[in-house]
Amino acid sequence: MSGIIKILVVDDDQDIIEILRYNLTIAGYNVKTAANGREAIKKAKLFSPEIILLDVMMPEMNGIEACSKIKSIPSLKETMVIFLSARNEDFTQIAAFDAGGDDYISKPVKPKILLKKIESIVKRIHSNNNKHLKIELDDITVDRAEYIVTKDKKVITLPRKEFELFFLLASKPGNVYTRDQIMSKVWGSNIIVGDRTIDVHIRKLREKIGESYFKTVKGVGYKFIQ
Amino acid sequence: MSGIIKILVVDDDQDIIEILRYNLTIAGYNVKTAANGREAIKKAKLFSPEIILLDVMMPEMNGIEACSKIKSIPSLKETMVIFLSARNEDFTQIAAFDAGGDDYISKPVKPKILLKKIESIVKRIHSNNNKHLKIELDDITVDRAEYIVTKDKKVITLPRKEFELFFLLASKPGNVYTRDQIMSKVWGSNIIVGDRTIDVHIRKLREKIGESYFKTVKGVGYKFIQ
DNA sequence: TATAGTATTAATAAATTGTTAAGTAAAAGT
DNA sequence: ACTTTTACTTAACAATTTATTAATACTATA
Repeated sequence: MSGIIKILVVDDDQDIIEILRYNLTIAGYNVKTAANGREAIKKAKLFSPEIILLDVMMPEMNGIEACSKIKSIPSLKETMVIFLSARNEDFTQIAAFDAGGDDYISKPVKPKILLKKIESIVKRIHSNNNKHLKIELDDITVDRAEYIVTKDKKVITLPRKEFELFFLLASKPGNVYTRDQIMSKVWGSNIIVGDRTIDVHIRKLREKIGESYFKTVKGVGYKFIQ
Repeated sequence: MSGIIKILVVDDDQDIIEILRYNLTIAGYNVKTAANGREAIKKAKLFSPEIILLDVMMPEMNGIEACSKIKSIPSLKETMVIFLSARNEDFTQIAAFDAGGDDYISKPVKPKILLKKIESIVKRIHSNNNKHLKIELDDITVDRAEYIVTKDKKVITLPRKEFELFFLLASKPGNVYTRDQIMSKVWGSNIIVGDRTIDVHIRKLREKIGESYFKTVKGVGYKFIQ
């Protein structure tokens, strides 16, 4: 992936499309648009955008559904989906993240905020590609390039699943990840494993990293805390 | 929409029908079946299922065509259609999504995967609630992402039901929520629990957050006040 | 004060997670 | 290719936490 970043803007409101198109084009992005979820999927397949801005409320097919479908298409798995939604709409941010959404902007969209978000996502994409994505916390670092975790300067190696799980949790300290989210991000949405698999992996992380870092939120999921 | 989820299974292969019927019935769903697209449309109209499992390859009328027709019937617009097909080729999936399909499972269908998918769709159907992520008041914040309540900068963790109840009340300070509203938003419309359950949860919130924040409106419900 | 609605508590049920050990599957060595 | 090692998953059951009920006491108000 290189060259100009491609962004697909999906909204049923033509005015919003134009505002976004204008701002993004000015900022140097390659912009295409779609008016509903179904069209979005079709165009996404052809256009292979790095980023999709996806309105939640649309006729034909809503954004949550569209996102689920997009994320289930192998060639678009790496595409970053940013949801756009008015605050008091029926669909939830939770649902958005469960569907595989990567970020969320509430309407009205302020160009500055949008561009900043896009920029940070572009950065994320680039660093992902360079395999230099690294999480650095006070005493712990997680280095995806080397598949290595260090704690107090000491190296801890983790097997793949444990690493992915830890990486996910550590990527947003404090944030609760539901079992569903963990399942779909670490194992993938089409793989079915037993109920206790996540627990066992958490257990191993607790063993290797330390009990206190992993908090169970019963009935919800797990979070990493510093 | 409430009560037992209805699923229409459509396949020309009687063996597959029986396997699916068996698994879905065991799992507690209300299952009806049809052997081809035409029959599917007829039965869908009468049965109004929440979910339709639709084989792609069938005599009389194939699944793609049937799906298009089903989605064009107003009363069935919200129905989730999951395609079943032996073919895993891309064009089939494209056609399936173009026809308004909501998901896709390739044959042979593994019961576990099927049930998991159904479950997640049911969850999606049920979760059309309005939940933002964070409520910030003068001295109290409720953060759904972290599943945490803070009061005067001190963290209070609440079990799920208590959290959901508090989140609901705090989302509109001063607003009275009736017991019915609380019941359906926190517990769900098809769950039946005793009369005192809400009281007990309110009690626990009063204990943990403070008596003064929760006002009983006799004969009506409760409200959160700052 | 009668009463309908609400509070409180403790006991019990239900749901969820934790743990261990053992069985598979995958990867690495030889 | 064969063996060894490591990773992953499952199953059984223990432990814990949360949710609900049941019994009883309270309270505002008609």
